[in-house]
Amino acid sequence: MLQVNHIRQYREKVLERLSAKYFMETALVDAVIEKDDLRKRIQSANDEILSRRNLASKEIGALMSKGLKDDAEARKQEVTDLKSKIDRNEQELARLEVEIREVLQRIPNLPHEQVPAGRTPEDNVVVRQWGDTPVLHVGAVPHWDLIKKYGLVDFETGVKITGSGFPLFKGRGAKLQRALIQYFLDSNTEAGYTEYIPPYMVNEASAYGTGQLPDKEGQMYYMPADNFYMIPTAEVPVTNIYRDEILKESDLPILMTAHSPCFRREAGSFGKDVRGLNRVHQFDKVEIVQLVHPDKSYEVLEQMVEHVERLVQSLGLPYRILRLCAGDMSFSSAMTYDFEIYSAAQERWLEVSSVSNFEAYQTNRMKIRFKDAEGRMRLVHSLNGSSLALPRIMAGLLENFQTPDGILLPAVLHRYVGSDRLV
RNA sequence: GGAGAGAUGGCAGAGCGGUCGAAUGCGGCGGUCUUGAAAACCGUUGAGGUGUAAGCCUCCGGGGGUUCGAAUCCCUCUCUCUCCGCCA
Repeated sequence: MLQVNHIRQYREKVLERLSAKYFMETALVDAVIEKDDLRKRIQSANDEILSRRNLASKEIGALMSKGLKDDAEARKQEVTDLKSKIDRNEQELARLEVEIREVLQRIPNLPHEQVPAGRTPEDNVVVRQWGDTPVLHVGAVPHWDLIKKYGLVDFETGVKITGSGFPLFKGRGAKLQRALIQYFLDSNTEAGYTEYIPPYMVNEASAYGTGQLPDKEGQMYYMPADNFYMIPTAEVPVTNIYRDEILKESDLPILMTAHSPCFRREAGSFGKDVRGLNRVHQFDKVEIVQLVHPDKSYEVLEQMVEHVERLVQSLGLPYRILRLCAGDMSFSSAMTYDFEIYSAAQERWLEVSSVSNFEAYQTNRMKIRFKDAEGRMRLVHSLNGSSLALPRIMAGLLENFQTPDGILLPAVLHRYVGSDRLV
């Protein structure tokens, strides 16, 4: 969430950036400032009373030790009288703090100046495009038909075991998925990211830290018996590694990568979006996360985009990189690039990665800070990106590399699959 | 699942209800010494709120209570550790 002091200091700018995002509840901005002003006033008044109480209590101690019982009793009464005031103030303060936090949580991150204006996906800007659309043989089919033909994924049995959207990978399909995970993790660690295998369920505090709670609660699977959430992405456990930590400036940047299954309820999805591997409830993804010095985060965002770009390129999949417009960005992002590959048989673009700079929006919630050269406490910036989402990469590979008599593989995967063709 | 112990500053670890935001050790930072380093010695070193500042206030796992006053007493929740059981 945004910092109150920042909102107060740059009120006009904040309002302007929020309107760029088509965020309509601008009254919330003034509500935060108003409530915080009130909080300050009550806090100061109460501190003054507390100070008097502390002094009186000390004196009571001194009087008692001198045996001046009557004087002590008089002072005791004085303190007792202060108590009701203190109680009232503290209740008011507690209430205000909750209210301020609730309002802050409803205000999204501010889109960076360089983020294109606009509110729908049509307003996203293609910043780069690479690769030629493959010319498929006559009779080429979408990946869901290839999957069936070669027995790579068994959706029906997944339904039997769990429900729709829980694919059962099998044989060469399972092997390809494992190969891709291995390849992505190897590429990431070579680029300097430290590999993690995180927990796949998180507690409330972690889900809150990265912003899944409270607003995206319905997107996560929840285990009420233990109050845990299934992770919707490895970003959640990995970013939370450093929650409530004060880092040294020399610790930065911190580069982390992790593979994990991702669980998403995807309530309300339907139609061609959900055919085959396009959208499922459980899928695998390799994620990269960085915690960086706030002055460096945009530089790092470009580096992360380039890293993901090399990865997609190495798979020989045609892709384009979009800079999302303000209105299409997620709630907590300040700038986002999406990667879309062209899946030739479906003849459509599929999102395979989203790389974002959250600036201090997440780290303010998680209180991930560092001491700078002047000894000031500052929030680090957090960034993350997919490298990459597995099912859609697989869909693209199957469709684009299909031949009349089998499916070939890009060169980088040969050693991981142990062959130059999948089937 | 059963029994017990515990939760204090970056870490380890003290702390008769008032003089404790907290001993001590380690670590960190600065300095003396040294050609340099180590050692030794000296100093310094938690976070948040408010204020131009001095200062004042809050925080010893979370919440509540007793008291003029709580790290210290009581209740409660959560978590961790040890032992037993079960188990990949």
